Amino acid sequence: MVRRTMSYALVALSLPLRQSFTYRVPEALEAEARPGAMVEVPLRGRSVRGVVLARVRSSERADAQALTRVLSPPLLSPHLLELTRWVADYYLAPIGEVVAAALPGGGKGLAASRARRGAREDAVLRMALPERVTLSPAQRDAVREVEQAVRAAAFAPMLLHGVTASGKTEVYLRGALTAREAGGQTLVLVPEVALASQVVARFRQRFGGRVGLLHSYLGVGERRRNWELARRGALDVVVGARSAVFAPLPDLRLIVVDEEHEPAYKQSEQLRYHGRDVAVRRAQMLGVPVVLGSATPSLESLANAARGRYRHIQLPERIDRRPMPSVQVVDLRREDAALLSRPLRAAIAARLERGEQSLLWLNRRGHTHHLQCHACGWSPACPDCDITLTLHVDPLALRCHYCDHRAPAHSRCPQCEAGLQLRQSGAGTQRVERELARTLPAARVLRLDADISRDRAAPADVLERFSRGEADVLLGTQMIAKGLDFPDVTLVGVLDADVALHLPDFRAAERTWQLLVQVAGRAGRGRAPGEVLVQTCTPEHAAIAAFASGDTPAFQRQELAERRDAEYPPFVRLATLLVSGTDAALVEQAAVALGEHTRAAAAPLGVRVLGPAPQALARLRGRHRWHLLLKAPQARPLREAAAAALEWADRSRTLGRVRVMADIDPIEVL
DNA sequence: AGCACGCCGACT
DNA sequence: GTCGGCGTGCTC
Repeated sequence: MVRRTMSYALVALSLPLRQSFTYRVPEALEAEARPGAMVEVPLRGRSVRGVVLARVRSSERADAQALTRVLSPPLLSPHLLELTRWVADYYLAPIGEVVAAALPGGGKGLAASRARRGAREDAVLRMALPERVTLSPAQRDAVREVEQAVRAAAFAPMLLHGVTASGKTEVYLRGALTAREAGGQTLVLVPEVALASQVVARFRQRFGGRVGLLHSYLGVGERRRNWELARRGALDVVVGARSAVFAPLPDLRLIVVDEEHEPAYKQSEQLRYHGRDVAVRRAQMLGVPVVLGSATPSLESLANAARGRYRHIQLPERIDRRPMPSVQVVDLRREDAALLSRPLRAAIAARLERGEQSLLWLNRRGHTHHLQCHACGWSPACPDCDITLTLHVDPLALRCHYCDHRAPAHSRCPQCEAGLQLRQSGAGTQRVERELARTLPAARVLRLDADISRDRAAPADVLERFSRGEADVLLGTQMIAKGLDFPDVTLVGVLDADVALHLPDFRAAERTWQLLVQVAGRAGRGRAPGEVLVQTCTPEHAAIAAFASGDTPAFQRQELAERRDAEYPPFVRLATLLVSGTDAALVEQAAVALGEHTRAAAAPLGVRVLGPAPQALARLRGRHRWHLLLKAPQARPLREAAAAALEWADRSRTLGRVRVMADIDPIEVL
């Protein structure tokens, strides 16, 4: 092939392709078309936008066309270009999509971005803020370590392992102040937007206005403005969710990843990158410290700490010597009321008398998880997804929790002769709300779940009313499990600790334990001590027993031993290949073919391939889903095997109308 | 992702 | 006889 010597630009286009495009740079644009600049290029006769990744002197592409215009000066620094390149390579993701994620507005104009639902941030912002600045001894040690690391200006990963209400945020703040003294900035990642505004409020107390928020729920204008301020060095601190890991900061000196164990850091669709892991990589590239904070660190981070790769800093006590809440386990097998057991009702009633508040947590929305006919076993199911429909009231309907398909609610079985009343199993928040009204009519109850959040302003309103003491009980799902700080809450009731326990995922026990510790952490944050009451049918399960006894190290040892035996992280690295399509037979056939080829390619790399098998949710939104699981001791061969599989799938004609995706370091293996 | 090219049903 | 259905293939 002819090798042309001229001036070329490698350009990332917003296409779902894991490759860049080569364009010739006309002489007039030589100076302007620098790496990081946004450019306009011809593609198939039309004109599209892209970002220059690099300039090269020669290209083997004879068909390279000239780029037409330079639309902006460099938006991404060489460092951010290097980071996006790393993310695209490591996660086998389309470079254009990664670049789009690194631009404000998710690269609107470069890539299509979808509108998202509102958050609960406003209420949290208006909540009481602690004004305390005296440090506990453990905090003082932690602060010293972080400050030293910031001054040393070298890569230093640290695991800040502090119980709930131990004052981790104060440690982040001191680190950020040190970074500012040196003229640099701090990036603070939080797992979800709702927590971001709370953290922002804390930082603004100390930093004033030079604190910016970056996340996808902000309006395009505000996000662009904050992004621009950050890039010019006009902000000392940027707080944001996952995609803020790409925030442009000219002299970044400290990265903080709060609640590092949270699965929300791993994007589960489209671009599957892990915000925490990218943050660590960014810190390494820049040569700066990174603090991973959590009350319930992931086993991966604990393993890194044990191996000496991360410095392990502990905050074993709550601030102001406040006691950890006491824990009581209620064995539902011995109770007649499975929803609100007698001890739980008594505990709530006691709070009502004392004018204290209770938080009730149930990881399931709706009224009834599913209906089933006693006679023939029939259950109403979603026509597009392989799951049963959940019964909702107000308005009364059966709904799919994956695709939101709706159907009229049956009361009698339409399938069999008997036409029996359908049996209800698995209570959701709506049913608990009704049950509370019946058994504790004096209690003023507020509910907060995804159904309430459909209205953008509603969550903020609910939280604010609860914080003003307008209700005695806050009943909710995930949304109330973490981060919230209500000093008058002295009781946390976990209505069903078993919901997440039996998922067919190797992290189910770890996840359950983490959720219990986190939700328990909402109790007793004020002057009065807290109590946690856990309802379960399996009090003997390791995750629940460990939570009840508070013996965290024992749980982690046992969990690690099981992971070692079963060959799961942190002892091996994982990747999955996801095969999906609308034609069941075609998907299966493609998965089998992909399995054969992947196995052949993986064997010499020392990578084991399991499957293919249908995913636990074998059909979602009308698409049939299969997967392959790849395991290897090291990340590199694993990625090579996954990359080879994807390339084969790209080339393969037999795959036809089937989509193949890779998930590196998957957070769920269902 | 778009957008064109390409072979099979109901219309002026 | 055409208009158009969306299956499939490619984009520097």
